[in-house]
Amino acid sequence: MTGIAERIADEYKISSKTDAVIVCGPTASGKSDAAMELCSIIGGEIVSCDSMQIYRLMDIGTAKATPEMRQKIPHHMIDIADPWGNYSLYMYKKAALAVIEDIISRGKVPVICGGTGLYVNTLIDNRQLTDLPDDSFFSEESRLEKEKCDCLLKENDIDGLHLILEKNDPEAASQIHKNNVKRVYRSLCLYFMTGKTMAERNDESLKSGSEYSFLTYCLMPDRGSLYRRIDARVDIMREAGLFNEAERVYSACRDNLPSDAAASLEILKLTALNAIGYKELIPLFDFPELKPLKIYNPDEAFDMIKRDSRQYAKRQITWFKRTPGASFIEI
RNA sequence: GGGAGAUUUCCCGAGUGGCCAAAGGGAGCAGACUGUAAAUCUGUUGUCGUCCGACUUCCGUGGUUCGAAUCCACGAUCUCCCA
Repeated sequence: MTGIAERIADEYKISSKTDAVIVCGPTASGKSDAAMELCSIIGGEIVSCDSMQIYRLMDIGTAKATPEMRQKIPHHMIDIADPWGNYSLYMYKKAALAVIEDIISRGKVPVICGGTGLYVNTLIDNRQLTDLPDDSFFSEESRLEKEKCDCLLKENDIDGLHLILEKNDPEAASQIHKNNVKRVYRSLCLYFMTGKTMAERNDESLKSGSEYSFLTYCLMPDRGSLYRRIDARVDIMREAGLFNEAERVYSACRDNLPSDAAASLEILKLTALNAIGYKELIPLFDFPELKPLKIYNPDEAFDMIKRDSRQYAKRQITWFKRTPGASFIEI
């Protein structure tokens, strides 16, 4: 693993106009270690680009940097939200940009490190997401439009919902498969909230590129060794107490949600509880009706965690192949 | 020792004479992704050829039949029941 940080550091020193370095790659590829090492060489600070490490309490399962590591190298965009709350790409982008600006102003180098491809690309392309009446996707203003969509979601089947999108935004409908309810629904919400089609929104979002220039690297590990590393890491997480951590996270969510939501399957819709390493364990704590998932004991659950992690890594690799301006480091 | 049942493509599992390269699911592989993304979704998955197609498969061997994963015989392995 050593050598990667040095190589990136060398290239960073040569390129005079780099504002920030991006190190991305699939889970368990060793990007965090490489990024930390890079930080200590070039005087950087880590800006996490991970949709799950933002949540507090979820330390082991998201492979967060330990307090000791964070003391050595400052880490940002970690532990900034509660697992029972809402978070969005918009919030991430806004906060991350502020952090990046701050790091640069202090004469340090932001080292953006993470596996959430959507977040990485949003930073690289400087996607503009500000065309909603309010900062937040969860604002009062957009809530009404969202409720409208929720009704549509309830009243229509898959085909019906897609048909509604087709009427309002035919281009979006042609690009989103009707089975992908989540994205059909979201596209519809955004159309109602912004009054703009997906094409219009996308054009606007890419109007101006980022004001920063990035040096971007993707770690691309050999598939076989990646999968072995994932399996080994899940075993380590288990040893470190992931089971108990997941139980703590789950009960914290239950305690902090309105009682009706906490007692129903609604709670399982929380983004944080859909993180790998947690969602597989929840059926062991609650919701016997989830037993058809065939998770009856911890051994089975941890096997699922390994499998889900492998599949996730594969999806990440597919995404990262198209990272704008990236150099690929085969390891 | 006697009796009943099982054996299907990587795994689970449907299939009981032609419409079967064999449903469905899982795993694998490939892909998509522009406001909750560790999510969600798509394609593909015996071999060969570009599709039509050709070829080799359903424990093994032999048989019945125009035709068998499906029927028969023997053998192998496994499960259960009576000794």
